[in-house]
Amino acid sequence: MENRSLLLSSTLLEFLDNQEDVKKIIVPKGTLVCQYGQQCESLVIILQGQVKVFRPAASGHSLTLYYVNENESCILTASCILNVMPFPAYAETVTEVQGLAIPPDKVKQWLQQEPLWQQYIFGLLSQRMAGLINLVDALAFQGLDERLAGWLLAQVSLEYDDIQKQNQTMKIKITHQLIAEELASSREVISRRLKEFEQNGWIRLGRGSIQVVDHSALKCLSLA
Amino acid sequence: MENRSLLLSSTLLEFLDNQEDVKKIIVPKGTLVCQYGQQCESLVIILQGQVKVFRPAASGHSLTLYYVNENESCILTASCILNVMPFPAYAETVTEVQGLAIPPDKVKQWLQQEPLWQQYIFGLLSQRMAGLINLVDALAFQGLDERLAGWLLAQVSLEYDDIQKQNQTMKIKITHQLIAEELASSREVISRRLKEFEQNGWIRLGRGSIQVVDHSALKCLSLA
DNA sequence: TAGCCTATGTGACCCAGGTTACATACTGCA
DNA sequence: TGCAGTATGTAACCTGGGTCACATAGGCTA
Repeated sequence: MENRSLLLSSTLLEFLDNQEDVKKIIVPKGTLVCQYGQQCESLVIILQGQVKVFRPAASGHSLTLYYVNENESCILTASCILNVMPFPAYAETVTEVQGLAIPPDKVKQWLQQEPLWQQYIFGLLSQRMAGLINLVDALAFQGLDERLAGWLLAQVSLEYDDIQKQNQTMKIKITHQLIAEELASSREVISRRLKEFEQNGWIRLGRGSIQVVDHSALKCLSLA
Repeated sequence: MENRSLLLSSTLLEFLDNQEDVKKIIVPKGTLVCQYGQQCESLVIILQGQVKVFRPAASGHSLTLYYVNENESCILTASCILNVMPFPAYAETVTEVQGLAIPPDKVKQWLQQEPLWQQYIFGLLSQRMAGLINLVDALAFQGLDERLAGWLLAQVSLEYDDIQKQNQTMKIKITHQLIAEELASSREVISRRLKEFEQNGWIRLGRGSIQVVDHSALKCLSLA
């Protein structure tokens, strides 16, 4: 979260740039990159854009497991590659994505030869692991309002990593429907909670957008 | 799950046995091995016994994340060691545990020098990852009855890995209270569900024990 | 065999959140 | 300007599961 960029040092990036097996790829927005049960053919490091990893259910609901952001790569893919196991979820590009595709044998080879690479992969693995445990915790113990508050804050901090900006607008462009899909809930329920938040003066609602007004109130709730 | 023992090959075990930095340790039953936020001092591979990794909540409820069984090691500890991040849960010995304690620098060193070791560690990591994703899925989308059925089956397959035995008794020694703690539920609710299962003829209840009678019916429910 | 402790059974109740079924809004475009 | 499509509001209702408050019922020990 805080120093994400540290994971992919410029040194490592240079190293990758000089490998001829590494290919630059561009994937359009909305592409289903990995499917459930699929074998992964390469590990992609995202240079620009965002990928959502999620798990749909028979009921039609869906739950976002995590996002893969710039300088990260999908750790499930890494697991798949290293252990030849099927991918246990779905991954879809949220925006257009530019990335580096690394073939499986290189992924393995570098793990033994390149300390920086090893550090990068393990760093990602444990970040994801911690993220998943937090998700488990949220699902098991938190109410929807807390999860929603947390989600709003996460969006804000993703788009406005600059603290200066946070004190200004902090408008998120999203529909209630999409939030519901993120949190494995339903639209009506999300609408209700958001309305509550607005009445508390914590946020301001617009059509297709949410403005976070009282950052700290949300934080307080999300930690409850 | 299926071929757990393959992960820790006898070759790797021999290798570990010959390292002088690896110490055999014995920990009594009921010891809190890792605490939330703690830094881990060594990676322990379990030779005999079982460790439970769980996450308690403010409400008093608790949720088991996974068990560390024989030949496995706590992967969170591995993450902690490799990234010097705090341990995000609690771990407690369920039985007396005999294990091999491996110092952090060796863990790292071998990752670069010993392909078997690397394979072992990555295998564990991705197994856990998949396990956590399944847990997330269960929490988000399954009802308590399904989760309970799944839990019962998991117990059975742990203790009776021999298929022959499965066709016989399959008695689990456990109290409803403990199950509730495993699943982040409460005793009364678990009792109710179990009673239902018994009335369906799927299990037989005793004081402090549960006998699985209709294995396939439970499986059917747990997959629903 | 009388307590006593632990484990289980059960009914009444409550509440978060999902579901259904609409009613409004915006917004873009013909 | 009016219509269609999308986003939101909201009320009534249902259900799973948690909580409370007990009643029993095994099993162990004095």
